[in-house]
Amino acid sequence: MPKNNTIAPKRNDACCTEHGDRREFVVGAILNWIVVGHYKGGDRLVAQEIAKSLDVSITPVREALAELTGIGIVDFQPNRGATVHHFTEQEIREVSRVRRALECEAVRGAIGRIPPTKLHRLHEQFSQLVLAPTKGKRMITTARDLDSKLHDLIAFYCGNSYLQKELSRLSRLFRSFRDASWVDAEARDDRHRLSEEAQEHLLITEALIRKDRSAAVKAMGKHISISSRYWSRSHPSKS
Amino acid sequence: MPKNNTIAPKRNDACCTEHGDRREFVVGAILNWIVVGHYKGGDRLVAQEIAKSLDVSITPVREALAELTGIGIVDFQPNRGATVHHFTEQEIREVSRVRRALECEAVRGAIGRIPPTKLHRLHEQFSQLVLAPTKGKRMITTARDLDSKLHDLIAFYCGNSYLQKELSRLSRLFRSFRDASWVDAEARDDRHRLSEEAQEHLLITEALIRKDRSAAVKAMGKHISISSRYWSRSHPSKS
DNA sequence: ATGTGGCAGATTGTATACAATCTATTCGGT
DNA sequence: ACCGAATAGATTGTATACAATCTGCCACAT
Repeated sequence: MPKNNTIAPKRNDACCTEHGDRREFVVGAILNWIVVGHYKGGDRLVAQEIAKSLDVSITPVREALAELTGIGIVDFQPNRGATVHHFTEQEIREVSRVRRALECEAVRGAIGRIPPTKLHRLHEQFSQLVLAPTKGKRMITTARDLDSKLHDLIAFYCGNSYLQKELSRLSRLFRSFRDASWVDAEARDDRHRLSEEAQEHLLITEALIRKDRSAAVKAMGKHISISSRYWSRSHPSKS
Repeated sequence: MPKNNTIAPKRNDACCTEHGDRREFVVGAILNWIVVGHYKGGDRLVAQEIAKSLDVSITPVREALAELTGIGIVDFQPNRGATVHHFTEQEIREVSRVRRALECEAVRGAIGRIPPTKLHRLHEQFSQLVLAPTKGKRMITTARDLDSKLHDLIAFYCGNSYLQKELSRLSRLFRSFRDASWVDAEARDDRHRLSEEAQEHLLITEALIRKDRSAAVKAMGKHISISSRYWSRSHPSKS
């Protein structure tokens, strides 16, 4: 439970929190804290604390917590308040299976819909990543951004806006797993996974370029299964 | 926008709305209204109205609306309040594809996990439904209950509690589509779909009994695709 | 006739006050 | 010393008051 919150985006900072935007603002702030690791699975989300830290009253904070409960990231127990949902290893594997089913469906729909130029640009970037075994910190950032970019691209062009919305909702979870996993990889100075993953992304991109549906779906399925293994491995099994 | 709400479950009725259970209670009530057709896609959800109708203050109502926004059933526009999300025909097809991906994954996991006795009991009931072309009203109710029972059974034994949770969340949507479709079928006195669907359910159940994974997945996929077509057909394209 | 401005009522969004509930610590009895 | 009741402080949940915003309507000028 963090006390002094230096990274807290006080409302006044971004002068854009007008009447009617408070709840959304708080939702974004809390999500950001979770992704950044400021709040971890199982941590209590004390309304008063958050309110003060964001310079908002309790009401919009409670509404934000309710919305996050609907999304599934926060657990709300009557009279006990809200906690960040704590994902067990088992649950990460389970979420990953759901994700696999959805991402494969998205790839299936995206074949032939993504502008070739975008695919070629990504292809080049992944190729560079496979070859260049450069320095760590910067590397991981670009790898993470490229990962997001590919998956977002597929979701955007999957031809199913509901699926896109679902994936964007779930990606909030995936990405927090992913980022945690990479923090772990960085600590162990493990750059193997980095190029391995770039390779997987390359396979997917190539299949998309060839418009080879079954190959693309297969590559995506494999990519997610492998990621899942890494994620659950580097996840703290106990808060 | 309904005014006099005879089916409204006033808080006092079920004396169980103690301190701390209000929001949940309101969520349930609103969902029920939506499923029953009391509120339809696009309808405004006026907080004051709901509060008075449920004998609760506005605060928990707003929190409930926020939670439903997280689930994706309600749209919340700043300073414009909440509306029931209006699903277009296109969107129903899209949701159905997502559902197909998830239900197939569930069936894949459920093979060999469901107690045979339960499967046999269901099998018998579906068989009866295929044969007996009896009177309408009662018929549709049992058909609907059996449908829910089969899908719930598969979700429960799919071996992935996260997937189960997701399906339960989405089933709130599916079932409102389904019920609307059957109201429509009843109006047109169309009992063809009824036995057709029982037939589809039978195929799934038999594959589950045989533990024939690929057949079960295939049958489930087909069942959902066909349902989707009926649902989107009988959906009012314009509120 | 048409469009513009502004007013009134309705509705939403936020802050705050207070009641219900939980949690941890103390105190007394054994 | 140990166990359980009592209690104080913290936290949650609900109601309500009020401010910000929206909507529809009417007057008025063009």
